[in-house]
Amino acid sequence: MPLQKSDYEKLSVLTEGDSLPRLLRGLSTESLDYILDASTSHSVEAGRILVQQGDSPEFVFLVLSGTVRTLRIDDTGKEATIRMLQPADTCMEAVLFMGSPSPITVQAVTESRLIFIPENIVKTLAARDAMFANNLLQIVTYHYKNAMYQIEAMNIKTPIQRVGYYLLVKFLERGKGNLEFFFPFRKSMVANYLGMTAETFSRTLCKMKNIGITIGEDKVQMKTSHDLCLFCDSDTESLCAEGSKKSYATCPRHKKSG
Amino acid sequence: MPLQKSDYEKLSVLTEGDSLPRLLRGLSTESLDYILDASTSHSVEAGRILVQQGDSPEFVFLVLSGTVRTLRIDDTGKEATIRMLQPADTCMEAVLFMGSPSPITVQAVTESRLIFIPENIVKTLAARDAMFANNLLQIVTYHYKNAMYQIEAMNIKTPIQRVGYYLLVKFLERGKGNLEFFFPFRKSMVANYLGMTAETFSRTLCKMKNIGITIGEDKVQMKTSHDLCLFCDSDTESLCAEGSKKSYATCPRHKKSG
DNA sequence: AAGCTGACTTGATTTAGATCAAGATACTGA
DNA sequence: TCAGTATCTTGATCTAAATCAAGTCAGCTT
Repeated sequence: MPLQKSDYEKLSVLTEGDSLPRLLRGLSTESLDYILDASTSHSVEAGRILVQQGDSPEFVFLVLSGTVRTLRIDDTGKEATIRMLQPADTCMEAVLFMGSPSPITVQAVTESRLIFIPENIVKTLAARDAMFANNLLQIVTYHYKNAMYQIEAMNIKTPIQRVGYYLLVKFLERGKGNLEFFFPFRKSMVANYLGMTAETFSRTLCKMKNIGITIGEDKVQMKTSHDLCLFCDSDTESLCAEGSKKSYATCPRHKKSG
Repeated sequence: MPLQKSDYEKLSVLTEGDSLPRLLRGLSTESLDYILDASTSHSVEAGRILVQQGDSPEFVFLVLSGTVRTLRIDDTGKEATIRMLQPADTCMEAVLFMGSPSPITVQAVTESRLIFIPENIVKTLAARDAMFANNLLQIVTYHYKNAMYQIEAMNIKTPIQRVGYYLLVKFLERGKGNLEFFFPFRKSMVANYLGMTAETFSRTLCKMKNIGITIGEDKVQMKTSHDLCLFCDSDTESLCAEGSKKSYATCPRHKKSG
């Protein structure tokens, strides 16, 4: 069905009035209307497959509520989670421009509400609206960057480093200062995303607890804001510095070099 | 130094007169001139680092000859190869649009000749030339797709599957029918790209030999064109079909389902 | 409230692949 | 020509993480 008033409200709420999801940011009113008028919103139940590997892509999905993941499944049924989406995230933009059947499956993990943006609308607008094309480029490069991190992590990082780095990024995303933050995904899903079994993930969390970081049912608690600095690398450093100069200066990692 | 006549010749030769590298394909003469006039070409020695992780990106690189790789290095010096480039490949397009310091290092593996396209030229043209922006999107999504395969491979594939799949893709790229094809990279580099040690890679090649595929110093030989079908999956299937209907039909993998 | 179910934890065992170590091979340059 | 170096191969060992197997716990259903 067409977008409801409540969908529009969610759209602005989930970005905290700050700005629209990156896909729609900075667009002219015409472009925005062009997209939203052609889009529909849907509620889907937990576990529902939205795109099957091998399908030709028909929509870009924008998550309004719930969690969704993208994954790859091999012939034997083993799964590799590529991304885990939260509200305001989009997926399938990249796939549209790959010019081939979708290499990924999209699955709602929990009951979710989504906006479906038709494929041809996206392509048409990308061809004539530079701002939109730029948004797409930014999103895809962002995904690509994360994919590179994931590759590195699985290649050369130990489980505890992977988990630590993952938490660090989540921590920085939420804004520092909160010693407690929300952990939005099922553990077994995060484990798969990080390329390890649920068992190994569980054991790794025990080790994290020894460092002072407790991961409960759905939130992460740490003793000091530097508990995760252990897992910082030269890339994440710049994120750290962005957040607040002060915190950066007192971070044990940077102190020595300063 | 500015592009030499020989560089232009290489440009057309390496694409076999077929077309330009994807980055430059379909561009108007003005756009093409705009890029090439602002670009310079350079010869670099083996091992030379072109971009250091953490640098801000200054150029897009187009490989004219030699091989180049992109990689990530962690604090302990361990390396994870992200891509291996051959002539006509480009890199750093995605990084330009990430809006952050380069997450990757770029290194010439062998002595190479490259075209350096300045960052601002790329960004300026992307903002005003839809065709160029589209080329960029296609390239980045292509890389992203490969990154997803790489993630899947490291997550759920065994070494022999990874090697087999890698060879299969190379085989299909070269066009089928050639039971012998060129193997353009150092083995230890491919091993790293596939997320395994050189030793494991070497042992895996022994196993491949038992299946009938011999990997020599710099070329791969197989007994029949279906030796690699063993490693085909639902994605690669479509590549297989593209190549030639006939070969697709006789492929043991498709026969049964047909 | 009892019984199920699914997600997670914890422990014991196995194993694949990394690491360590020693050769083989081939290219380089004096 | 021959030492010297780099790449690759092969074998022996070790270890980290997967697998297998119980067991715990919370949330639902009836």
